[in-house]
Amino acid sequence: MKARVTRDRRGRKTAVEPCAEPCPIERGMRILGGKWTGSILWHLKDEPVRFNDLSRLIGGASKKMITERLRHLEAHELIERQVLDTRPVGVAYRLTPHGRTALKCLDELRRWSERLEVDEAS
Amino acid sequence: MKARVTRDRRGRKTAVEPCAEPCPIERGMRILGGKWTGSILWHLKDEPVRFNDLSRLIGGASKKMITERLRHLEAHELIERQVLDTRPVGVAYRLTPHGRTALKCLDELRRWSERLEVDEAS
DNA sequence: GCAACTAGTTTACTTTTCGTAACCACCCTA
DNA sequence: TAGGGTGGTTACGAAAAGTAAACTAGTTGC
Repeated sequence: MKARVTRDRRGRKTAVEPCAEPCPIERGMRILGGKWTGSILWHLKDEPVRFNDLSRLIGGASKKMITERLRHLEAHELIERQVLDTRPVGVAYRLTPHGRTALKCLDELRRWSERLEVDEAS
Repeated sequence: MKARVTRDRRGRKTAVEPCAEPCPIERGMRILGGKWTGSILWHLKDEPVRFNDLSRLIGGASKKMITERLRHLEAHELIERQVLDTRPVGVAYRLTPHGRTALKCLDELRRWSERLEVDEAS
C-alpha cells in the first residue's frame, strides 16, 4: 500500500493510490468477517463436523445463519460439504486445504482476543 | 475451546461448553471486523494520520463511516485522538501501544488475502 | 405410533448498517 | 468575498443482516 496524500500543482490535496474500494484487509474481512463465519471455520479445524453439531456447538447462532455461513464458506472453497453414508443420512463439513490456510489469521485473532480479557481482568 | 457434543443419560444429544455467545474469535471480529475498521487501523500503522487524510485515503468510505469507526476504535483504546496545535486546528489519530498489538492479526489477514489474488490469477 | 434423530427451509419480523448529501463553524489565502 | 482548507454532525432512507420459531420430509428405535 503506497497510498498517501499529496498536493497537485494548484495546491489542492489529493490522494495518491487510495484504497480504491477494498484493500486486502477489507477484502479478507469480507470473507472471514461475517458474524459467526470465523467461528464456524475454527470449529472445523480438527475434524469434519456435522451440521447439527455445529449448530449445537455455536450457541447463539440460528440454523439459518449456520446454513448461510456454510454456503458462503463453500462458495469461497474454504470448506467442503460431504454426505455421509449413514442412516439417517448425515452431512459433514470439513476444511479444504485452502480453508486450512485461513486458520493462521484466525488463530492470531484468537490469541489477540484472549489476551484482551486477561488484561481487562488485571 | 473444549466445546464438544455428547449424549446425556437419556441418550439425548447436548453440547458441552458451547460457545456461549461470543467465542474469542467472534469477539475479536466484533472489534476489528466492522466495515473499514481494519483498514483504518492499518493506515495508522506507520504514523499518525489526520481525519481528512484518512477520508481521502480510504476511497469508498464516507466521512460518517470514518468518524464512526474512529470512535469505535477509540472506545476500545486501540487509537488515540490528538488535537494538533495548528491553524486551522487539526486532529490526528494514532495507534496506542494496545492498538499496535492488533497489527499482527491484520498483517496475517492481509497476507492471506493477497495470496488469494495470486492464486486466482494463475 | 411417538419421540428423537437427520439437514435443512420458510416465514415474518426487528435491528443494524451503510451510504448520500447537505450542513456547521471556523480559519486562511488570494 | 469567494474558494479551499480544517473536522466533523445531521437527517433520511434503502438494504442487508440477523432472529426465533415453525415446518418439511425422511429414518430409526422403543
